[in-house]
Amino acid sequence: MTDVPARERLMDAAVEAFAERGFHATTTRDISTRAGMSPAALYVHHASKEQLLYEISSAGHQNTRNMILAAYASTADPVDRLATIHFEFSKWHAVHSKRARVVQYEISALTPEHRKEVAGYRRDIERVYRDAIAEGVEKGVFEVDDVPGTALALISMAIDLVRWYQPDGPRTPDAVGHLYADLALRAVGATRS
Amino acid sequence: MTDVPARERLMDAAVEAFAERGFHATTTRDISTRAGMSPAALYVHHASKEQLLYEISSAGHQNTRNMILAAYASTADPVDRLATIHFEFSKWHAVHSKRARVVQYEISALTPEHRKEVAGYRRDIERVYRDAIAEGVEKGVFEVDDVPGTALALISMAIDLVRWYQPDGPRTPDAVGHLYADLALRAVGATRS
DNA sequence: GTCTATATGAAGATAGAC
DNA sequence: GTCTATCTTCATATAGAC
Repeated sequence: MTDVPARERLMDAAVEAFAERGFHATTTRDISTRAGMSPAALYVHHASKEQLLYEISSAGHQNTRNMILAAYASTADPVDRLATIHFEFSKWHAVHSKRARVVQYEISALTPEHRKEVAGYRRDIERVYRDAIAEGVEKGVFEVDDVPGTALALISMAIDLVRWYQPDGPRTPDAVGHLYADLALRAVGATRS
Repeated sequence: MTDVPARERLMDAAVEAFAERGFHATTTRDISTRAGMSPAALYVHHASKEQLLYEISSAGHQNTRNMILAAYASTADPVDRLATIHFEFSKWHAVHSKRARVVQYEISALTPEHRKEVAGYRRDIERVYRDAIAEGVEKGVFEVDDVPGTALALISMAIDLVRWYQPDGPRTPDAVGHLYADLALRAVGATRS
């Protein structure tokens, strides 16, 4: 039935545990037990607890960065572009709310080198938002005073989903994505076409 | 010079430490050392590390709840009301970004009883936002499809400030408050008066 | 690659002197 | 109310058998 390799089972177990209790409150015993293994088995597949976090964090950051870069490239219309970016980014945080919680909230537990790497991905994401908004302003379809500040506010809205979104709650990830995309267009004063 | 009681010095030190490293990564030695005391001194003034967190969390939650209840009561105009609520709430998270980080992100480290208490304060805050938006819709000055969802999105925007706001960054707390209040009015489709 | 057993270190909290 | 010293527990990670 379950043919998932031990290495992945451990990563999934770590996501669950880190999301529920946080990195520092999670024990390696908890992770290995959730994966159905002894405490020692973890170290056959992952060098350390931090390494496990890094793998989760790095993959998640690359995922989201690539996703919104693709959203950016998918259209040249500023309204469609911002809506698509924010729809995808918000929806991802709803669909993967547990994983995203680890990705977004456990950065300080990474080693300085690993933290530096993910900081780069985060800068990319912020730049995509800023560019998408700035272009709409330039083309006269958005009206925004503080472009970087508005970009951060939109990113905040999506990221903070991981703090409260419940898969069994009243909103589907799609519904959240559409609501948030609409809020983004309102936030930039988009002229409807 | 410094006439701050030991009890408060420890609370301030705990805020700093919890904000920088998180509750679980913070040691009681770290807290007492920051307050200029021995590890044992902490327990003269606070029953446990969790109790210290609870005192910080409870006070912060009551603070913000009372603040936005006052903002709600300060005017009956829906536009002014939502703008004031969101200005105050956002500004608070910028001014007290360290303390707010502890208040917002360490809830899961509280005991179930303490967590239950602060959950009540949080419900109050969400209700104020929902009511403020719903009234604007009823009076025909706001246009919102999903009132609770929009309320959560605005709260998210403000709370997420604690993840990135830097006191020495380009924006003053007042500037953030004004920007966010403006974004809130746009988000609800407010008709300018 | 999995296990049992354990080395090693550090954390929360307390004892008891001053 | 502060200190030094320490108890006790538990965590990460490793050793070595199978």
